[in-house]
Amino acid sequence: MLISGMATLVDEIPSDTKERLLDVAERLFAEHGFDAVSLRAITAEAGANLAAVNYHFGSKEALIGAVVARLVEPVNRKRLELLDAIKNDGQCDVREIVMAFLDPVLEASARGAGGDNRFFKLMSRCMAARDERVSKLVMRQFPEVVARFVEIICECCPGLSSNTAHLRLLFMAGAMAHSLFHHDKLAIVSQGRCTLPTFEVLREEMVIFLAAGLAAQEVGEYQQR
Amino acid sequence: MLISGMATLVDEIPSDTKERLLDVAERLFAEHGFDAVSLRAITAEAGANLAAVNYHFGSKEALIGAVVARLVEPVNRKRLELLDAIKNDGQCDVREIVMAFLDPVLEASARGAGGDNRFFKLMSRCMAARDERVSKLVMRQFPEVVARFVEIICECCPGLSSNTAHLRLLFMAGAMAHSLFHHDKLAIVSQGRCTLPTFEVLREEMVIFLAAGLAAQEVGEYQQR
DNA sequence: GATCGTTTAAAACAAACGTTTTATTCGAAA
DNA sequence: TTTCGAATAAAACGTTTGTTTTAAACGATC
Repeated sequence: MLISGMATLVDEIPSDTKERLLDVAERLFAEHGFDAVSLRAITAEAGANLAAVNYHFGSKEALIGAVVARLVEPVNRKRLELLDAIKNDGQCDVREIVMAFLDPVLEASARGAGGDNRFFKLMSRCMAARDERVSKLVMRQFPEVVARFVEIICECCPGLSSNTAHLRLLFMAGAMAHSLFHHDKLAIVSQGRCTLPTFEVLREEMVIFLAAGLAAQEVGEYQQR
Repeated sequence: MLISGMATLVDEIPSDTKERLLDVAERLFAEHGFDAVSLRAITAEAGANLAAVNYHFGSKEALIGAVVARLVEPVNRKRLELLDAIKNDGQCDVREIVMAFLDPVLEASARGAGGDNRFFKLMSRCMAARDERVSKLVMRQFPEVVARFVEIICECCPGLSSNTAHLRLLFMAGAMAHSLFHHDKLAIVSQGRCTLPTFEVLREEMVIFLAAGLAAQEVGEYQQR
């Protein structure tokens, strides 16, 4: 039997079943949510036995953690790389900040099975998960990204306080997550009056909107702190 | 026994138990999600019997629908009222559009048990619900609001296409929902480097950010359609 | 070729869920 | 007082869930 303490060892031994479980779980979790997807559904679709999840990961929650980590880590790494590239340029364009935050997500989603935006879907589901340990787990992967983006936002937008930069980063993340998650529902709420955007259009419109928001001028009390 | 066809009749007969169930369910659903809250938890906290939910509402899903309708309807009505007030003014300030969308939510949340932002929490949970009927149910309450806001956004921002106005409304809703849902998590991801904003600060910062985004200038292909 | 650790397979477990059924209580109308 | 329908109470039902247990198959090492 395998205990959790051996997780680091197991990671070094690739298992086809393990990867298939991760792939299927990632897709099903993003699309239907953690609670809606049973281990039976995952193992059946992955062609594995029901007990395989508990054998390879220890528990359903641990599987969730593995799925999230595998998806978030490369995205956040790429974000920081893009941020470094901006710094080396010397110039400072707000649009580039927005793209540095957004593009790695779009790239990761496109790499998966066809633009289903698993990243933000999984992020949203994590943040709203019934088990707080899941949300804690994902939030532990963001401090560095947050700090770096706040830093560059403050550099790029003179006069902006750190507090306000944090909030605007929150607004930006929310706008992205929500619109990439629910943009297909525009057809219903607009009653067909809105042309459904392609991902390129959605990206371009987002950059324009968010860059303007990030760079907005203000004079408020909160700003002074 | 009570069948669903008698629902309209029952609505006219106020029942303390029924209202208590709605109150408790609204709070618990918003805080923990639909799946995480059992009927046993709701009825226990409401001081009612387990069977009371199925007796008064027919099913758990019907209870969810009742909770959502009771919360969304007055908010959307207030939004349209504020929009009418703007129109009568004759002037057109983007900030007022943002506030017309946001303030009724804050007001409703404040009216409840202390600024827990049930509205956007419940909205988010509905849009991501495992049962599609729940998301369909809530989206059926938004076409009028969407149409009216798109209309006034187009009036207020000359040169903006209907398509882009729809998208910017989506961005705005996402930024609001996300930040009102998760603003308390800023303490963790910022590692204490961010002063947690009060609701008034959050509101003011949101208005500045979103007004700038809504009014942003652009020249894109999507714009021409 | 036997052996041992790793992996898969199949079955069973206990717990929690939404729902239904059956009894009981209560209050107003006849 | 009697009666009848609405409301509450209590118990049970059938499913589904994550997890555990037990058994079998596989694969490299000695």
